[in-house]
Amino acid sequence: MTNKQSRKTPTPPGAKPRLQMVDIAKMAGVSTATVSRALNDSPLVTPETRARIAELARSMNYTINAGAKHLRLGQNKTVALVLPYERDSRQSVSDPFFLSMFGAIADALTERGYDMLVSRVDASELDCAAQLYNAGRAMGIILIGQWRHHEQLKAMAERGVPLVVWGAQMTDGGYCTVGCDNIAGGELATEHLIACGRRRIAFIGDTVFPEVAQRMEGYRRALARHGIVADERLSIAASFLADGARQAMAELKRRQAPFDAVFACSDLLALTAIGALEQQGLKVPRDVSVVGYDDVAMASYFHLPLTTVRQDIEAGGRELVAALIERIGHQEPASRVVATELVIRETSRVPAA
Amino acid sequence: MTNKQSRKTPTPPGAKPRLQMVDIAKMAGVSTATVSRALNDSPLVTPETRARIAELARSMNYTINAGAKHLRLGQNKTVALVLPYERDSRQSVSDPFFLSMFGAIADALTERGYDMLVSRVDASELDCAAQLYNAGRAMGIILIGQWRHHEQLKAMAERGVPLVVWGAQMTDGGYCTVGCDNIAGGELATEHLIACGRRRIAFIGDTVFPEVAQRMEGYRRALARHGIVADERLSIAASFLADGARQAMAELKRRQAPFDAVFACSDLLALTAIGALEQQGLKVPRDVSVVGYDDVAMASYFHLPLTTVRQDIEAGGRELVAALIERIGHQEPASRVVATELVIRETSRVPAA
DNA sequence: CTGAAAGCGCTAACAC
DNA sequence: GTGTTAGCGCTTTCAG
Repeated sequence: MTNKQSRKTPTPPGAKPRLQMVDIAKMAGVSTATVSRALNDSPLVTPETRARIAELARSMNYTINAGAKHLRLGQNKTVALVLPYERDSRQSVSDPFFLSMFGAIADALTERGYDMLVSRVDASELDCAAQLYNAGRAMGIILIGQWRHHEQLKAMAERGVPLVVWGAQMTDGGYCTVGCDNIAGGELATEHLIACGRRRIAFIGDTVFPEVAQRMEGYRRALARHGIVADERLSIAASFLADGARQAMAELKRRQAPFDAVFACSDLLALTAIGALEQQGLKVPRDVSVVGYDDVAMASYFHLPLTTVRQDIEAGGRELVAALIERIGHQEPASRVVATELVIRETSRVPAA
Repeated sequence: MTNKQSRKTPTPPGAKPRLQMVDIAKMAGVSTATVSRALNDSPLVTPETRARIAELARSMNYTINAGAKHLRLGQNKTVALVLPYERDSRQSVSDPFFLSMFGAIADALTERGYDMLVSRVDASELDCAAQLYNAGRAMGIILIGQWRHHEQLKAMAERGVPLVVWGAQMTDGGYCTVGCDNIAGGELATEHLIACGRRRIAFIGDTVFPEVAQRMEGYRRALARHGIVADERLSIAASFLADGARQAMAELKRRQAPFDAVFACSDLLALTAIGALEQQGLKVPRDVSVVGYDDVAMASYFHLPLTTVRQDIEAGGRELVAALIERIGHQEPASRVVATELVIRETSRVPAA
């Protein structure tokens, strides 16, 4: 019996064969060309046919096969979002900041009709990210965080991979970045702490990350502007991991360098630093003022609302997507800077005189 | 001049034409068939040819075009991860729990060689998720949270869409779920609170979500077991949004029903509830014991480490992926339950007598 | 062991 | 307006 089931791919038992355009065409009594045109809103088909076919397709739960369409069109509307992680600790994503950024990018992409393919790649093998492009899986790549791999990213971009990176704008360019003005952010936080009457301000963050290095630069400039000499002992390289702050606070205590404020390079760091401080019997903000970075949702809900440097993540997501789409259209998008603003809450309240 | 640039698609200016298999074939002086075989580790090519072609491909940054391959093979190794959101508040993702689950799924998928396509869809139009399957973009769908849309999910699964859902196992089945035993979780939390000497335990969480309804069921059972009558005024429907807990605490105060403990259906809720409680002048855990749900990373770093019901998210991600892959292979995977355990920290410390 | 050729599901000339 | 047809880049029989 030559029933209609005679597809080439031997339909596995118990699996409904997937509907194709020919099927719809047959049912509608037209050719596939017409179905294609109708489903793509071509003005070449009569409105009635279009409506009839659209209705038929919907009722049959038929959707044009995206893969075939893309192959034919030579372009697919998907972009890859790459989240690098450090090999030893998969934690890169544990920071709520990532999640917000992720959501912002997802929304911006959806809005423009793009699909989002998400990959986590080992930060030491960032080149793998390029394969997503080479294999035609994605038209371009958004990468969150440049980590310590500036050179690799530069090389990728030079090879022609459409790439946009969330991170610090590097002086030697090479690829398009979107990020906050980290120097300004560092200055903002430090100036505020100084205005609170603090002089011995600890800096927590790992400067191998360009963003952090720039925030520290801002911190230095602000101190210098007020004639305060930066005490090297007050700078602690803490990883972004949650435990980083705890260790940093312990280290700070060990160094016996007195301090009256902490500028942490992420809210997560700041929040856990406060916990550690309180365990040491120090009172925030009475004994120590604390400023964080990011303004994650949790920051304001904390029992002691956190003073922090807010990054406009929504805008960041939008700009990343906009820049990448420009790049896909073979333009050379300029790097962009999104707004940074200081949000003053409780953790830096000036001690009652 | 008929140079080799003569591709059909008019290469836009400034864009390097993408390498194809023919290009590699020409360079290697073989046919595309051989290149294909070499790159797919077919035993039909001599090891030397294979090595030579593999090396050539790598040096040219060539990767087999995934779309074409999938079209030809009639199967693509990608699964869609769908994150529903409520229309009014895009916040669904602001809960760190999502992020952890997301990471766990990403890792499990990567490990098995699958790509992950992520989509946020309006929770009221969950059917859109099926299109990802119908359009052949993904071989199956993982959905996080069934929200209030059990029926729609059931219908989708019945239409043959390979679907696995993180959520509560429903008695009427219909689709495969992976989730914790929420009733047991609710019991665990409540029993612990009772063991702490608490009798008037408030429940915070919106029972339109099946998971929450089941946790409440566990809460009720535990109370009943100890002969405690549940005071209806102590149950507050709070949304998962961060502000939900704040409102819930205000409502609780308004109802003037005395309480000595709070069981919140997420850590985010618990953390913000504690903040609200402290603002009302109540001391945790002295006046009120608090238990959360999820054991998100932040929970233990909070200034008052949170007692909470831990869900094994890593295992959850692995199971979701395993179940979906079974389903893609045309089996009927059974719903699974992952481990739930109570983590006792500070917020429920028994008051010093 | 390797090459030639057919075709995966779709779109866009080009005919009618 | 609609149908016919030739590929998009790949894999895989089938010949050699």
